[in-house]
Amino acid sequence: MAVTMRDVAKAASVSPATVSRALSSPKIVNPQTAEAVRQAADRLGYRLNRAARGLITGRTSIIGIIVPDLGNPFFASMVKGIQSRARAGGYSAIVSDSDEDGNAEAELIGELTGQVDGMILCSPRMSERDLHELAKEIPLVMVNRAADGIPSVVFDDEEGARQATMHLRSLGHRTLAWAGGPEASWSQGQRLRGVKIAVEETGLELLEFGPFVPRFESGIAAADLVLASQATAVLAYNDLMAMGILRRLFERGIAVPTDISVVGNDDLLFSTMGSPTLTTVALPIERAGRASVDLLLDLLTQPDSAAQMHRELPTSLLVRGSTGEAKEK
Amino acid sequence: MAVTMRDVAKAASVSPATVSRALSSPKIVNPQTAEAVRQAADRLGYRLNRAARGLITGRTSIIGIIVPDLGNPFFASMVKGIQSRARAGGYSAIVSDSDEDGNAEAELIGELTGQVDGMILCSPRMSERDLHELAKEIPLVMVNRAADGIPSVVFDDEEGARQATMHLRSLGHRTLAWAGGPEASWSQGQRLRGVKIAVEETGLELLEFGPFVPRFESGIAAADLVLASQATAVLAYNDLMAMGILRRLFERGIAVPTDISVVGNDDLLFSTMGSPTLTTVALPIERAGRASVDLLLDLLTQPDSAAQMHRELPTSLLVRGSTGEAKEK
DNA sequence: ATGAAAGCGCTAACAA
DNA sequence: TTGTTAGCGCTTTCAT
Repeated sequence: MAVTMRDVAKAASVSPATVSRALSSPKIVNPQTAEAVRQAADRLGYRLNRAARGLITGRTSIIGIIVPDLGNPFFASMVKGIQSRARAGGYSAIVSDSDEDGNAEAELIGELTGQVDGMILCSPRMSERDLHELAKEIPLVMVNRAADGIPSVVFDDEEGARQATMHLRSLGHRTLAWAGGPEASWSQGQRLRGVKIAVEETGLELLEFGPFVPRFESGIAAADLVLASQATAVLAYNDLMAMGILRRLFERGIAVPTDISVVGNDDLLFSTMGSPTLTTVALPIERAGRASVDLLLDLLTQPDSAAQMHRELPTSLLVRGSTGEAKEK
Repeated sequence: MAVTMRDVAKAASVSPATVSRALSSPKIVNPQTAEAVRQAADRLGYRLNRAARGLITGRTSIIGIIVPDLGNPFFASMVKGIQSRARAGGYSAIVSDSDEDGNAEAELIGELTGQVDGMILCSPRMSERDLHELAKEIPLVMVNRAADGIPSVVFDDEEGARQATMHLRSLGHRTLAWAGGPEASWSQGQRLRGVKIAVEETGLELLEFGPFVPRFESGIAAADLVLASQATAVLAYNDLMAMGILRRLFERGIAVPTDISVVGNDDLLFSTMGSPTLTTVALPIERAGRASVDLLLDLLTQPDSAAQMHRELPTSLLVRGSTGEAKEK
């Protein structure tokens, strides 16, 4: 079997209790004893058994992550951020993929309960009521969704969309199309609101299309709708859709940005890879992941202050090749 | 505190041991007792404490995953596959990102040891010697890398590359360029070998460029080298590089596939999004993830037969817009 | 500052 | 088929 604290204790001629203290709270033991213990542990190749510790402390040092789809680069980046920050804080991260299914989400949360100290829900699809129920059971942080009383990290989607809209206006566009994402998406609401604010402020005309499943294929469909309209520019809910729009425009022989301008959202890796490159609203995705861990760890130490725990991260417009001056129409 | 087996036992008027049996091996208890126990557990909202079970069984029901970079869609898909299969098998998955650093890999493995029943190493960067050492300590399965005596799941990279090469030949190409990935990459060796086999078989000429860090930016550099050569087609180590090549060719006004043909590898999501779409070798990435879990679970039950555990998954050429007939040069 | 002892929740012998 | 008992490896009172 593996080396236990008893073994280390014997080797260092101290009691198991002292080993425990020397290893987890070195300050409360004699420095020399601590050093001796540490050396003995090293020499024997001792490894703490977390399960045993967890049994008594009631903590697992594991956090759970639930994402709708790991295959989506947006969530993969988020998990990357979460994982790295969790590790830095002495936690491991268990990741679960709900396959975009709200019911599966609830199930996963159930399975994770008891196995983790807290959970991070990325863009959860479930109802707000269920969310509130769960938040009572187990420490919970959401990313990309806000709800009263549940700690969350969100992006300033509204401002990003507003800036994108102003950008188009400054290029002379007067009629804009919005290719929208799912109605249930919190960020869809925020982004559309940002667009509307700018539109009203400046007297632009806005044409709304959607809701769409936020995929590449939806962009293809959206493009035709936009083309049939008077819009000279289109704002897409996300980069995936924007890429689809770009592709369909290319197929139909429409030049971007000469004939029409396109703006995405998310700044996914490949938005810079196409031709033209995609003007988009960049989100600090990994950072959001890290921030969510910070919130969760705070929550674990002061479970009361959950209600005030909200972080909003800035977004920024990246102007690239897919937007240009408006064409007379 | 949470509901324990004692509570359930009391409620069902049986001993804790019976509760344990009724819940984990219902066959060995009286069906009626089992049912009674199950109901009591349900009623009280009982949840098994895995840490406590693990303490005595020596198993955690958790597997560890180590990937070089979660931000890379290739690995994200793999983790998705691993996670889903693990869950189906009653396991949770802890994921760790090494940030492409071989040393960090070793460290992560150390941290995970004791916390997981076994580990899956995705495209491990560490030396084969270290790998062999580790494989003695803890059940281990590799993906995208092969080594004697360590269970592994790999793709038939050689065949994929061979087919891609034959495809180019059938389009009349006579001089091919290879834009290579990292020397240390196992799959780089396999793919290049596949190309060489086809080249020798058919009397083509092969120009080798590289090694490159397998990124989009490297493709940009590679494109210029290829253009300066006699090659009418280029095979890239992976899709990321192929996309970079495509982009640079576009910038330099070279038409694809009219002037030059490009082939990638991996079939990442966005290889179908550009213009032209990318001809590439598709890999069943998620499936590889699932297969690796199968191997690992087998390994956990029969630790001896590790040496024979190898799976090779088929690759398939997907011809799309970036390859066409050779141009006279 | 350190040791002795108890016990976290569960499972596995062994008895009955 | 079921209960009793012991103990997994660790932390934490309570003494010393």
